[in-house]
Amino acid sequence: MSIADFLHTARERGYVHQVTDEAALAVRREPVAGYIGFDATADSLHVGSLVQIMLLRLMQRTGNRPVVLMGGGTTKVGDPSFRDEARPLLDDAAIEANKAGIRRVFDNFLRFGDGPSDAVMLDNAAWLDELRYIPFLREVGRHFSVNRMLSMDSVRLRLDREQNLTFLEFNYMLLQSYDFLELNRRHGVALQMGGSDQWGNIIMGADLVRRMDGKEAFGLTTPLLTTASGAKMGKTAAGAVWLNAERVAPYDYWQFWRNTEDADVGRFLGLFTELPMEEVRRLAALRGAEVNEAKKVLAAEACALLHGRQAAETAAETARRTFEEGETAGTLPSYTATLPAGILDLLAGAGLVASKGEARRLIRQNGVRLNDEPVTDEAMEVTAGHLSDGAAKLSLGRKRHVLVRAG
RNA sequence: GGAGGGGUGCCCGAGUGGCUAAAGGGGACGGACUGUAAAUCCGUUGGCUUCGCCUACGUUGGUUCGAAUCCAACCCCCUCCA
Repeated sequence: MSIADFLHTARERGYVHQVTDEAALAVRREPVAGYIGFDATADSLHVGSLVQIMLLRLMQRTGNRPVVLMGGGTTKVGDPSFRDEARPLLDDAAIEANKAGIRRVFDNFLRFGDGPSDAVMLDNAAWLDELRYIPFLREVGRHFSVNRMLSMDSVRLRLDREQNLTFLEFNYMLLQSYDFLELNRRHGVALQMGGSDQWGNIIMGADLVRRMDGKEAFGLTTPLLTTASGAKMGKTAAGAVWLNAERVAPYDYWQFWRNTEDADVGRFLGLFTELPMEEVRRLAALRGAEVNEAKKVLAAEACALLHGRQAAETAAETARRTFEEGETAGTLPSYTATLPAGILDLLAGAGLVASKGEARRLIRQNGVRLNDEPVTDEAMEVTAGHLSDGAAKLSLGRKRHVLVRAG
């Protein structure tokens, strides 16, 4: 097990977009510590970060050391890369709460500890908060060419579109590069990974380590993930697909993967499961309705990684009974309401719609069913008489179901 | 600090006194067709106590029977000048 195994597998499974000097990295015999930075802008991560998370997991599985760098310090600045507007700045308490939530996500994927391939979580606030401006400019700033920074895609895009870029944000590049330097000095981190939009920041960091300390430092980026139809990964009707069960129930997470487009199944199996590649290739070769088998495997494996095998199996069984048997599975997500209640209130309360106006519209469009019977009356009252086995199935569209229970 | 341009719904973007809850596109959602897929077609897309009322075109005031549209002040963005 070595970094060469990591690189080989990462490439084979589709994680690699670009690498710096792969040959020089691959010859290392000892475990390599590699890091990925995550913003602390929310209290959880969503599917958009999953490629990064899986990559760190692969580091660990191949005997290397994954380092999760929380951007506690940089979150106070805001990464402007490929964004139109400055992000809101968060205060320290909010950042701490976010870090704790993100840590819980990582606990599902990585083993943390002190061993050679145990993961560690660090916060760049540890060195950024105490940074002194003049020494920083003299020691670090001199290695950065403004000419070069202005020519980088992330900056040029913003300038070309005539969108304001503050000096605070412009500094993000320097700070991210400096992170790499500090991580290399403090923890021997020799590799930085990230999404392809981070390439510029990553190579600048690797350059900085080389220039200031004469050490080798490497970068690797993952391809930008969009669905085959070009949409951004991880957005659904209900919003972002979060990786904590409170925000997105295991059943809904399973459904998210189950609804993958045909053209994406093979790629996603490589990236989001740990099935042997020969199995991935076999599943990816399925055609027509058989692709659904591959999608179920994808859903099962991806769900099990995050929520555990048991939850994944329950979700699969719930889905099977709901979609294949057409029955009402008691394990569907449920919503407790005081009956009798108006149908509009139930739809809104269960989170199926954002407003009662939307609920009315959907009823007019034949999109709402109660116990599989289309609802045609906006003023309908749902009573205890609608319950069987203590629950009534409220459906929106063909796919979204919630069990309504009296409480 | 000066001159000019601009801030419209989830996003882009039209609109320059009433016909505007605001064209068009994107996205999203519902329906049809399917395989819980894609593509395609049809429909919807501010809120509510929904045949009506309320809130909305950077903010606050004003003109007017009536304003996203006119006026004033302020805030923010862009370009050029200092």
